[in-house]
Amino acid sequence: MSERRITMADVARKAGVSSTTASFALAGRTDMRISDAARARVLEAAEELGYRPNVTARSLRTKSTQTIGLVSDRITTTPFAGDVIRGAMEAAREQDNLLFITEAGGDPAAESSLVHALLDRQVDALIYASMFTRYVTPPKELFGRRVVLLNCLAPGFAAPSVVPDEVEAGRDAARALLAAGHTEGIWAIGGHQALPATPEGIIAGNERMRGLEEVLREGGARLEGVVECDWGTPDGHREVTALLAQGHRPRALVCLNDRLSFGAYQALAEAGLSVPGDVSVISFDDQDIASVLRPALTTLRLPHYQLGRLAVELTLRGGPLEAVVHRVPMPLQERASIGAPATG
Amino acid sequence: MSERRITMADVARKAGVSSTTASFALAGRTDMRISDAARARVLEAAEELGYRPNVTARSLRTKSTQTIGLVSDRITTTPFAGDVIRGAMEAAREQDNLLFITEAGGDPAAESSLVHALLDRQVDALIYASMFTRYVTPPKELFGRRVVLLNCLAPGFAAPSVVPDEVEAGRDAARALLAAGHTEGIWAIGGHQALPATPEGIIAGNERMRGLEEVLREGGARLEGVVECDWGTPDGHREVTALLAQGHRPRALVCLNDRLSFGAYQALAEAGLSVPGDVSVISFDDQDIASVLRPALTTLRLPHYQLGRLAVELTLRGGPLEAVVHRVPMPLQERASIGAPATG
DNA sequence: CCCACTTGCTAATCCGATTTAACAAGCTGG
DNA sequence: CCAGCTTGTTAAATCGGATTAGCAAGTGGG
Repeated sequence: MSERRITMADVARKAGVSSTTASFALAGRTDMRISDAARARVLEAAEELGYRPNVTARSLRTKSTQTIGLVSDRITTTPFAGDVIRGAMEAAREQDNLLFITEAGGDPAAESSLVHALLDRQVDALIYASMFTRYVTPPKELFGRRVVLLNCLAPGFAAPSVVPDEVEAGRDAARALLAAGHTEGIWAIGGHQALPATPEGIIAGNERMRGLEEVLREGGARLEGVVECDWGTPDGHREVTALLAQGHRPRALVCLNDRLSFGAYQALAEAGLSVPGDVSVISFDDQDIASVLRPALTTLRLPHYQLGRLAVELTLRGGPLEAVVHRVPMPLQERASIGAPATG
Repeated sequence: MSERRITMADVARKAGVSSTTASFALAGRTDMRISDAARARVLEAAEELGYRPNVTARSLRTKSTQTIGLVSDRITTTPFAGDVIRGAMEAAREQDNLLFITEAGGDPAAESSLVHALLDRQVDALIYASMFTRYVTPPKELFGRRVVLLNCLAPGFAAPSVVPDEVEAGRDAARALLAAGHTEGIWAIGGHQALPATPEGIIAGNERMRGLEEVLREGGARLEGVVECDWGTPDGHREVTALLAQGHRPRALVCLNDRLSFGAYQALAEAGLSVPGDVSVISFDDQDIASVLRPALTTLRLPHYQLGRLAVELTLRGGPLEAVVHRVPMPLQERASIGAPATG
């Protein structure tokens, strides 16, 4: 890529020692005796020449490339990606590792091909990531390798998983509602996904609902109804419009994600209802839009950054990887969409 | 990372030839004579053993790692990232390359450190990316290397740049308005950034305005006013609210980005004005929100995917990189926010 | 004075490919 | 019949480090 790099041989020559000595001195190893003088000369020569080790060459011998490969289904189409990658990257960087990012678009052939491309480059570990929480069957090339599953679960595949703690998030949503005094007129929009048209609903939706119902029940409240639907903005708009048209008068809406909430906001505004004066709204995900809606949306945040970070940290911890499911908390972003129940 | 890989020596042994022959046969090279029989035996042995070349070892000799490093200021906080990375990654993949993704967070020290980490891994080329179009001063480590600037400009730094064609987008915005019959009551929200509080405005804002004003003028129309402000949703809301409060009655709003448009939508709705019945809105960027606003927002799309793709393609083209500015078109996403001018 | 130890350092090998140099066997033409 | 050319193949060097094995010089005890 450009002019010749300084090699360790150059450093050794300048310091007047053998490359063995240079290698040990530079590595700071003490299991071979080197005089302080020689060590100092090597370090100084390296400094002066601007020596940088060739990681590629090194890894040929050491079998460690200080490199991690991440394979995901999609890195776009979802706001998930950026933060996951950043978390992963920062964690990697803290231990002098770098990240290969790849995307297979859900195509198994592409997945295999990418895993191969990564293995050909001798990555130290692989992260298999999904952009929404779901069950996956990792490509066979991944078996027996050092793998962490990010935002997905693969029963029978011996690897740790890192996923958001959706059940607890559901509980927290219920707690937030109860704390504001809501016990009646609570509707869940996008809940239960018996026939999941929206794949996100399979795990996230069901677990959120589970936690929600559990704590509402314990708190002496209950859901007045559950609307099953897809998770897009238009779905939220359509379903809430329909709900109101049927004469229902919800006091609180638990929207299973922020896009649904945005649709709900639109429908409520069109019906002349105010948030949170007439209807409180609590949501999940904390996409960008949540903070700029008016009123700003109270929501349980998907811990993207933390997920990416933890996945990398696991691969970087020494020792074998245990097939444990790590659940990362989804913090409550308290904003302005929850109020006391409307009276009357 | 796991059990011993099959090496070329294994293949050669199984095929009963030297590793030299195996190497040439596998590389499909014809500049050394190999009998068809031997060639076939090597290929077959490789196939049977599931041989995969060790790219790390290869690159030690060939000096090419088939790897590209991308250094960006931020990959999060902006919807820009996902598509850029995807475009870059796909282009890389088409030529058997892989991408290192890194983020420096705008910190020069981190930038240098990351560039070093990439160079230590012998990347074939580097992409220096910004998440909004602006002038940059690349770290000195990048001088003399194979570099492409992505979404940024660095006068005096000998490298090609890939940026969106903002001026033409401004022109297209004007054309869209003119085509719908707008010649009066046109306001630009977020235009001109004399003292750019919003760094995005420095290039994108000014160029968009330039193209806009140019074509409006040619079309016999003109801007009734330009509102200077930051580029967030609250800014759009506040400024448009203020505009209306001052008694202005705009027929068309050119919002310099989608967040401003969203804020404008909120303000217009609060004032009881409909889009596009009372006021047409045209915007720039095409973030996710643009398509789910009601009515859906007509906007000029930032060609993130194409930018990423082109940057990688440039690095992968043989020969030296020329310091040319490549301007990628911003396609008009026609949706529902432009209508005929309100009469009266 | 000799042997055993320590100290400090280096020669040689290895990692897994690519590439250069060279060589054996067969064939051809004078 | 031999020099010279093809043809097919391989030994050896190379890339830039890490690692193993070993060696020379100095020290100390008996």
